[in-house]
Amino acid sequence: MITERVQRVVTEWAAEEGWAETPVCRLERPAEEAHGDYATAVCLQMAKAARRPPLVLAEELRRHLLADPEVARAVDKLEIAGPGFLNFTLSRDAYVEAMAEMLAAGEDFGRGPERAHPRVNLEFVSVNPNGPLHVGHGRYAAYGDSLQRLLKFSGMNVATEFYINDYGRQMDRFGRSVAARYAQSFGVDLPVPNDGYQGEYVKEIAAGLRAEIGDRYAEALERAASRVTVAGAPGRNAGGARETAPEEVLYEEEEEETPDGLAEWPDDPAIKEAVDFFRTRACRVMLEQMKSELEAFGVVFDCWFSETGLHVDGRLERVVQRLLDAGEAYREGDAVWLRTTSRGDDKDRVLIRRNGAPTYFAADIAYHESKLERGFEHLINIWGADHHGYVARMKAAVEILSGRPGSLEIIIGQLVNLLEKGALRQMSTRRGEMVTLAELVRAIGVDAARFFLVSRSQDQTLDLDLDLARRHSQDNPVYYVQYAHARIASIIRNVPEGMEAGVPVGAEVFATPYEQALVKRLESFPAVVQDAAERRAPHRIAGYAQELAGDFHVFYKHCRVIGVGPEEGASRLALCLVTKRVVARCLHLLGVSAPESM
RNA sequence: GCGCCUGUAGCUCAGUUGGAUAGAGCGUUGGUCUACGAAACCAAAGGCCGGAGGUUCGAAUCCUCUCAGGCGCACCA
Repeated sequence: MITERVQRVVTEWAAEEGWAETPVCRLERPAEEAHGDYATAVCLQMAKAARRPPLVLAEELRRHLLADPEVARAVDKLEIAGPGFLNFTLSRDAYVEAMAEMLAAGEDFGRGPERAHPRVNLEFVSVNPNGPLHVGHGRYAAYGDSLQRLLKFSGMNVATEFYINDYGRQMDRFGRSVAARYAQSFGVDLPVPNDGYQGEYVKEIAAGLRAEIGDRYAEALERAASRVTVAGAPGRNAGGARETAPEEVLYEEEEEETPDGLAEWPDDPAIKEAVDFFRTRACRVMLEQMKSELEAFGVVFDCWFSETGLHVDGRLERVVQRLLDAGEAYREGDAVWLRTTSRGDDKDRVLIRRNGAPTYFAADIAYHESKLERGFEHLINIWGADHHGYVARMKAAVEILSGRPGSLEIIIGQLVNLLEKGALRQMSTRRGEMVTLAELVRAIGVDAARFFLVSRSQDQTLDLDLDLARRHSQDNPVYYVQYAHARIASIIRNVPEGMEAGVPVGAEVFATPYEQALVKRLESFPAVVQDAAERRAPHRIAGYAQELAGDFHVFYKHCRVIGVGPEEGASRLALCLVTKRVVARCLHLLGVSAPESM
């Protein structure tokens, strides 16, 4: 196509002139119609290095371009404008050729060349399985999944992964919360811990487990209840299963005295067993729920990786030993530290605490070691903005493990704020304050939800007002795009026998600006894909899809496909076919359906 | 205090490896269905791109300062 051809001419010219650097010649769509179909500022950009005025360069480049037979054929006018722009006006041949190419490319139009290496691992969502997914998680699910689809379509070799944070204090709190609700269902006065999980779903899980095991742990927990020290803390209601006011829960307190949060429950083997049971089983329940919710949301992971496994199978110990042996880690003050400062971190980080317990960081290192051992050469993690303080140490750690800088890429996504009657509120699983992903999907559907969540740059914090979203769901731009697809499908259904798509050369082919605009938009699709993939920016696909749909709707308004001359009809049908494919592709990349009718 | 992200139309947001007169959707006002789907199209109104300096042919985009909001700066996860 013309863009590549122009670049080749510029490259040859640069070689001829003996310039050290080959200028990159980008053809842009000028805002102003009078500036032609494409424009480039390359002469302005290289004027300084070439030490010649831009207008002189433009004159020369123009001559070189017109001397190239392919460019000459594709261009009707090639004008020098302003301080040194080159403006291209395409010939009819250029449209015909571009269209023929796109039509021939079929379903694969826009797909990048397949690359087996590097093997890429993309990790996202990765939450504690101790509560339902809320829309914040949904945002990362939508973003991560679309990114995965986009990277694959651009040619990369990608596998996706969900790291299950099923180990540690949060999970113990969760287990005790479920145990407490279970006990309460027997009338036992065992309160949900101060720092436990208050959401309604905890009761439901407890009820589910009770249905399965009956009163197996009721007695042990009753014993626990009788020995729990109450100390006037909030959240302890006599009379069992009553809701605790979330805002009274003070989870900042007592962090010092009871660092593992478990001390307020007596140390009794039977109680411990009960808590273990509830933790493990509740975790499994949540995990299954997440899996099916994500699947319903169109998000499927290649691998679910359990943190607990790292502790159980000894990998964690091994990697710490390995780091010690390599001299990357050291002991100091009864703790084991990783020398992350050697790779740009602010300070060294603890792997094994003074009390012998490994940090979350150590487990994460073991996890990333596993990724590397499984043959992934490039690791991408998507994290929420609340974890960005963790980036430097993790990058340092992976660099130490792999011996290669840059092998871990971390994408920070901004958070989702919950908006209620104009008031802002941070979501919290522990307090049970959230809009769940399932609620959002129920309110506006998967297509609108995914489009909404992925249309914004991941760098942008997102305010979500569920009422507003529900009220405006009919205005969701996703329908604008889908409508274009359905409209084309309808045209195709009406195509009479014997009429076929094709790109004949003739005076009436691509004669209107509406057709030309559509061809140009379609032609840019491969570049949009590559650009969006490189920038990890699936929202650009959403933007492109809306522009493309817009071009199509305008075209539709002005140009009939059926019932016109044979050449006009064939070329317009071709335009419809390719547009339909590209719209469908965009929607698919966003995890949104492309309906034949709606 | 230090670091990261963000400030663009009334609202929600695109556009940021420097390009010509800054865009879209929603909302507002007014128009368009006797041929393929009006979930559409057309037109109007709406902006000191947070502010101030700087870099240069040219800045929403790059640099410095500044104001405002969000998020971080653990032997928590």
